[in-house]
Amino acid sequence: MDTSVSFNLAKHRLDYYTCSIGIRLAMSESTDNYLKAIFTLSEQHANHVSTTALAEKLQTKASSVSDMLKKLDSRGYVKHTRYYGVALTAKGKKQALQIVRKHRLWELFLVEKLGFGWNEVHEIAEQLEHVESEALVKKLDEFLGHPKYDPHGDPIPDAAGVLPSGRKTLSAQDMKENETYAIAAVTDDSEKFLNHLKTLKLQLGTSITLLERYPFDHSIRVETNDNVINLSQTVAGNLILQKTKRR
Amino acid sequence: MDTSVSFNLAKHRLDYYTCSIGIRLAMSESTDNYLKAIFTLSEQHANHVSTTALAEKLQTKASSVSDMLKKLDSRGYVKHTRYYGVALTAKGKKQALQIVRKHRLWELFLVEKLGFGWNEVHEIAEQLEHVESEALVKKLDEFLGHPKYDPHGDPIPDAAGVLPSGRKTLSAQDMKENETYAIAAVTDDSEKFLNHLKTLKLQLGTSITLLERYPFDHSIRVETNDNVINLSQTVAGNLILQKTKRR
DNA sequence: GCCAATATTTAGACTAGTCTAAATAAATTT
DNA sequence: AAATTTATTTAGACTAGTCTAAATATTGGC
Repeated sequence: MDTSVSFNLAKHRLDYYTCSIGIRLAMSESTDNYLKAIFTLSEQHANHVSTTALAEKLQTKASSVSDMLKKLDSRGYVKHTRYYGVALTAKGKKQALQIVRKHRLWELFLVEKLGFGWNEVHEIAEQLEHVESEALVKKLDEFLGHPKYDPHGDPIPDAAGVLPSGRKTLSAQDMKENETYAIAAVTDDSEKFLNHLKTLKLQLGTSITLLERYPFDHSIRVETNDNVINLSQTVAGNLILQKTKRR
Repeated sequence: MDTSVSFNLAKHRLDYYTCSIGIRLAMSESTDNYLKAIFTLSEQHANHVSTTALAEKLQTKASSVSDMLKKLDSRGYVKHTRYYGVALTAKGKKQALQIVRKHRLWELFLVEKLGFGWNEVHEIAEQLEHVESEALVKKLDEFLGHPKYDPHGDPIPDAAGVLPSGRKTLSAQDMKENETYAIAAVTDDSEKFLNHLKTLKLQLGTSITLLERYPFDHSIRVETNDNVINLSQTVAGNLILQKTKRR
């Protein structure tokens, strides 16, 4: 599995290797998961991520996270400042983007080729993303036609780790009354949330028009193709929207 | 990954669960690899498999194998007789067949859908086979059209672990002079061997006719579509052939 | 600015899987 | 049949990753 074992004495050379031709040798599934979690949390929130937030995200204990951050720091993937938080280094970010790339490619494969629902694929992709083969990722990407967005509307980094240059998206609190938007992505891709969207008859691409805001609980009232519904702050907050061109 | 951790006190119930609806909870990648190795070795050779043979196959030390066999025995996957050898139980065989099924389905996917050469896919499938999702295997099988043989000609067990009922195949030592056979499968699917076949211009389905046997080194002389070549005992021994219908 | 609550880190223990080296059993030679 | 070689197992140690419990740092209320 992890071929690094027999090369411990030459770790810096391995890392050089990693950087120059992109073969991953010394990373485990666990470290990959940490990097990915740090990446997504620092996208959503502040630049630095707290130990507790990571523990929550990774379903583990803060003490384990603390241990691991020390290790990742010593290997140069993150910068960890004690009692403050953690951020990815350039090297760590590159690695994280590769994992995100694999995850999103697999999700798209599962939905588009194998016929899974967008709410069923997260866990499976979570496993598939750890398969290590540059060639596989390349072929999969080709097979899918070099896609730019996954089934949840999230952008897929290219082989160099570059995200597709922007669709202009906005979050629900930036909607204007009586304007129409398409759901472009979601920020929570848990099965629970996606199932809830399904019961609301909302999916990627669904058009919604803002009718009214309720300051009391920050919920909103919107019109969809079918009907008029209220969205709680939680639901609305997890939607990423795109202004629909008027016609 | 392995959800068994929190249920240690109810292991027998887990096992019951495993048997009744086929969800695998308590197995790791490593134990899976052992079961698969025991399975393939006992197919090829005798019923019981030696510690050293396993160590060789799994690229590990005999002492590690010895430890693991004790564990697998205590969990009911194998019957291990000290200083003698190991054999799969019904439960272990069922499990092994599921892994073989996944391995071969993925290999076929890689060759047929992603365009890999049959000599490139073994290592990648080795990783993909450990992804745990009943649903995934089912969908993949459908996507590939419920195939019966993988790119190396090896039979793919069905969801119940049943191998497709027999093509009549034979090994090279059973060939008759001046009769023609098609290569139906290979017993060694290492990259080295498959590359060698490629240089000999042999692949799955290639027709060969036995011209002569050389008792000295047990090599043989055969005619293919293109030309006449000699095959060493090693090469010939790894071919599985099927009598070609005369026309 | 002190105290309590909360967040984070350390210390020490555990598991799965592996390894080396030593002990023991089986097979083979003589 | 005894001696030697080979195969296998045991004992004890190691690693990665995790955990609990205790120690330490930070933060916010007053």
